[in-house]
Amino acid sequence: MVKNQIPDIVVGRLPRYLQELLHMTQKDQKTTSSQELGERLGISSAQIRKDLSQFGEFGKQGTGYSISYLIEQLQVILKVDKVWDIALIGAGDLGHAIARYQGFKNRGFRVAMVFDNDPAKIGSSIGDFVVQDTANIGTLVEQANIKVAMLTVPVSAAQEVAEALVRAGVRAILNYAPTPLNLPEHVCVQYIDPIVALQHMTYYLG
Amino acid sequence: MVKNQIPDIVVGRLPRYLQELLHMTQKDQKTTSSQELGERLGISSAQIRKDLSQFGEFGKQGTGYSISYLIEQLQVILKVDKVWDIALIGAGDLGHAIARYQGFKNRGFRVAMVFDNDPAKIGSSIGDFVVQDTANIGTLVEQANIKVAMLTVPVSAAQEVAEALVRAGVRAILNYAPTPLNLPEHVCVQYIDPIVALQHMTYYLG
DNA sequence: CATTGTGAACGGGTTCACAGCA
DNA sequence: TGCTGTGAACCCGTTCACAATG
Repeated sequence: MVKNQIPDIVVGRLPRYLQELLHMTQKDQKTTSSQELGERLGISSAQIRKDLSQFGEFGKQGTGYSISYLIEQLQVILKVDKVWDIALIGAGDLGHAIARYQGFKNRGFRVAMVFDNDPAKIGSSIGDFVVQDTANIGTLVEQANIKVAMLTVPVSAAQEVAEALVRAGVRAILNYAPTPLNLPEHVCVQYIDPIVALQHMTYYLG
Repeated sequence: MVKNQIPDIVVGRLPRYLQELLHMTQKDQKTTSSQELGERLGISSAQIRKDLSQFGEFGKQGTGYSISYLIEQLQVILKVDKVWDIALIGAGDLGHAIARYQGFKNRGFRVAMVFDNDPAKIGSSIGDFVVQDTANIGTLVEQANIKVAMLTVPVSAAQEVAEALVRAGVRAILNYAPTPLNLPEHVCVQYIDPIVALQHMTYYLG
């Protein structure tokens, strides 16, 4: 996750802007302002204007932003103006849920392959997928030119699987296993751990 | 999510420290240093020392930190030295996966109730739970004195359900629905949206 | 007249560097 | 000697406030 010019924290807010803008179009709204968008997201209008100004001038004084235009621009910036194939590793309960989730496609992603190392699961079907053997990640992921992966394996397998994915050319990993991954600089990693989020909140509870 | 003294961003790191310390005990490690912990988490040692010093003096010069003692202290700080009951709303694929997840208990949480508004699901069993009618959140959550909830409902239902939870006394909500929630100041909200995390990463992909 | 884009001011989180101590 | 705890320095993200403009 190398930073060049733009702060990583700014990049991290763009997907939320994009998401809320999509909600607006679904309600046939055509334009919005930094103030309106900010109120919905709990972010100051100045911050939104500043963030967007890092990438160009997308608004008009007096009238605000064209929602459809801003969506297009954000999709280009975030490189989701195309659909990324995802390799999903781990066909447990969570893997099942993700494999069957219908919300990826119109936001720039598509689960393309599902892997597991359990012989009982390999060859079985999940949604539209046949579960592949984790041992074949190297060849299959590389051949399919997949650059993005999601990890829903046990902690004990996470590091090893992640390394195999990187060797196969994966450059971005979303890790659901509650453990940090040690990977080369050039690989992006994000973590999703509901318990970390819950513990963050319980701190504030009387 | 009101801040008093300690920066929210510091609080957000503590669960990660706790998680990694638990990994260390599982490998029978007894002590660690800010440097070792930092290397594992990709955080500077100075930051870890500074963060911990906000809450007290837990280490010893020359030897570092007693892992078991630091775990105890962090559990108290984060209020996970007890087990919180959680209400889970939404018995879809993701709700199923969460209801059956075995990783909550030894980190301070326990799913206690599962709700859905689909008549076909109400009364059915998920793991050890009988799915309750969302309409009864008010009474059941209040009676059980539940303060923490997880939302795995469609976007269209999220705001309404969240408000019902707050009326029933819930003070912390982990929202998996890809939409922001508008709730009173005193309620903590955290969001988990894999697509936001994925789009954050694709920005950096060539 | 409403709203953007932005330089400047501000604030606060991170890093530094070292005294202090086991 | 090794490592913590911490004031001070630094850095960087946020907010402010206003000129510019459709």
